[in-house]
Order: sequence, then C-alpha cells, then structure tokens
Amino acid sequence: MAIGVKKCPECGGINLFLNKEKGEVICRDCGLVLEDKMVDFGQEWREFGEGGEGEESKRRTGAPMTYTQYDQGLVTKKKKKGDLFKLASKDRNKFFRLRKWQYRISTAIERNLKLALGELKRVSSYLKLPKSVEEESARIYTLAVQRGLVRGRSMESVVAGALYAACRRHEVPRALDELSEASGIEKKEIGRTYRFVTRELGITILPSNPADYIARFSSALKLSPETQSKAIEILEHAQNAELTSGRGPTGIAAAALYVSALIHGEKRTQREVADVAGVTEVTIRNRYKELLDELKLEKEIKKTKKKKK
DNA sequence: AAGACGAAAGTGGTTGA
DNA sequence: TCAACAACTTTCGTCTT
Repeated sequence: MAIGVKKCPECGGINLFLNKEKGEVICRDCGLVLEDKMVDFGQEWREFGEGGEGEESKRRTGAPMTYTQYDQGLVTKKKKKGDLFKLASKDRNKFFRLRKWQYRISTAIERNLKLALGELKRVSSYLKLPKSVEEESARIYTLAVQRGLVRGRSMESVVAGALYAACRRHEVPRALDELSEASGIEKKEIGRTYRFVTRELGITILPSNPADYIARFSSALKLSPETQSKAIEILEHAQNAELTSGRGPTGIAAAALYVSALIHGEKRTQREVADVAGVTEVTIRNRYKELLDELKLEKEIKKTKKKKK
C-alpha cells in the first residue's frame, strides 16, 4: 500500500510502503525503515532452549532432536539420551551429563549463528536491504539451523537462501542474480537451498509481483514519479490481460517501465532498461510487444511524439 | 552511427510420463 | 529418470531515426 503524502527523510523518495502485517514503513529507494515493530527474533530460540527437556515424547521434531542433528558427532549421544530420560529421576549423574550436552550443543549453535549472522549482515548491507528484511532472514536462518537444515549445505548458501526468502516476503524483491553477486554463491545453489529451506520450514511465499521491482528500476533510471505510477498502472492492466503469469517478473516490470517512459517522453533505450532490470533487450521487446498488442497503448505513445514535434 | 526489431539457435529449469 | 517444453538469452542481420 503506497503512502503518497509522506516523504522519506533519508533520501526524499516517495516510495514509502506500509506493510500492515508487520507494522512497518519501508522506503523502497534507500531501504530506510521508518517504523519497525518487528518481533525480536531472539525470543524464538530461547523458547527452543527452554522447552526442550520435558517434551521429548511429545514432539519428534522438537528442539532437542534438531540440536543433535546439527553435528554428526552428537548423534550417538542422542540415542543414549532416550535411555537417559527413563532413568533421569533415578540417576542424577546421567541427568547432569545430559544437561552438559545440551549446553555444549547450544553453544555450538550459537557459534554457528554468530558466524552466519555476520555473513548475513555483510551481504545484506551490500544489497542495501532494509533492516526488517535482515532480521527476518536472521530468523529464518536461526530456524534452519535449529532444524538441522544446514547440514550438507554451506553456511553461506543457507544465509543467501534465507535472505532471498525474506526479501520475497517483504516485497522488496532482489533477483537471484543480485544475491548471487553479493554472496558469491551460485544462482542455482541459492535457489535450491531457498526452496528447500522454505519447504522444510513451511514458509509461504507469495509469487513475486512485478510491481515490486518498479520502484527500484525506476529510481535507477532516474525516471519521474509520474512515469513510475504509469508503469504500475500498465502492470495492472497487463495482469488483468493475463500477460504476467509464467513470465519472469523482472522482464515484465522492465517492459512496463520502458513503455511508460516512452509515453511520458522520458525515453530510455532498451539497453539501459535491460541493464538495470537484469534482462536482455530481446525480453523487453517481447514483453513490450505483448503490452502494445493487448493494451492499445500505441495511441498514447503517438500522442507524446506529436507533442514533442 | 546508434538504436530498434526480429529470426534462429542455444541454455537452464520445470513438468509429466 | 528422461524427454518434451516454455521462458529467456545470445547472436546476428536488417531496418529506422
């Protein structure tokens, strides 16, 4: 939901977005978070740490199990742990040993987290992501670690996957290419872990909306706000005409922006638009053609041409 | 000369048997 | 697991401004 009145105090941009669900306002130009009421994720893993002991029988995938999955060497201890629980009331030594293990395991996780969150922060600041996204991805990563999803994958790739997921959820999409460039992880690797992690954690991802890209592309091309809103309008028509499903959202966004720029006499070459959108001219041309066919925009373009003459 | 356009062949990922 | 398939890219030649 756009907020037309306010301006971003940081960059003066008008692309302020209110995310009602999260209760925050984000500037899409510079990533500044004006109001951030995100829940502190720290609470989540404390919950795991405390609840672990008594509920062994209740949850198969509860915290203690996943803690043990974190490290291969600890798996054997897990077996013993089952026995220990039966004896716990009788045998205090074993009980304390159990405590000791839990302590060690949780510090191992914390160490890993510390490392990973550093990496996450680095990538995040490289991409100039809002803080809310950073925290969201940190939460996702923490969950992933607790579930033992990192095993068999590099820490960095899971970080990248978590970031990608968080971006999508916050409607501040970054293309896989950008994540890839920032993190040094291959595109398909990020995609794989992203899919894996979101599936395992049951995170629902809304299909990314081309309109979410408009603001960023538009400011990269230094286009006027009018052009930008026109582009979004075009996008809406395109979606009604079912031109958007199955296509890459960046390509559609780029084409809409290109057309919109033509209409407002702020012509950019296909090359320029293609570069900031991370697609080729050909893709823009194809989408552009579809837009013209479907939305009878030729007239508007001709109008502005005549005006210029 | 640069940009726009289109055709043809190639690439990586998804889907369905 | 493999082949068909759609979207997208690369490359290149031609047309337009």
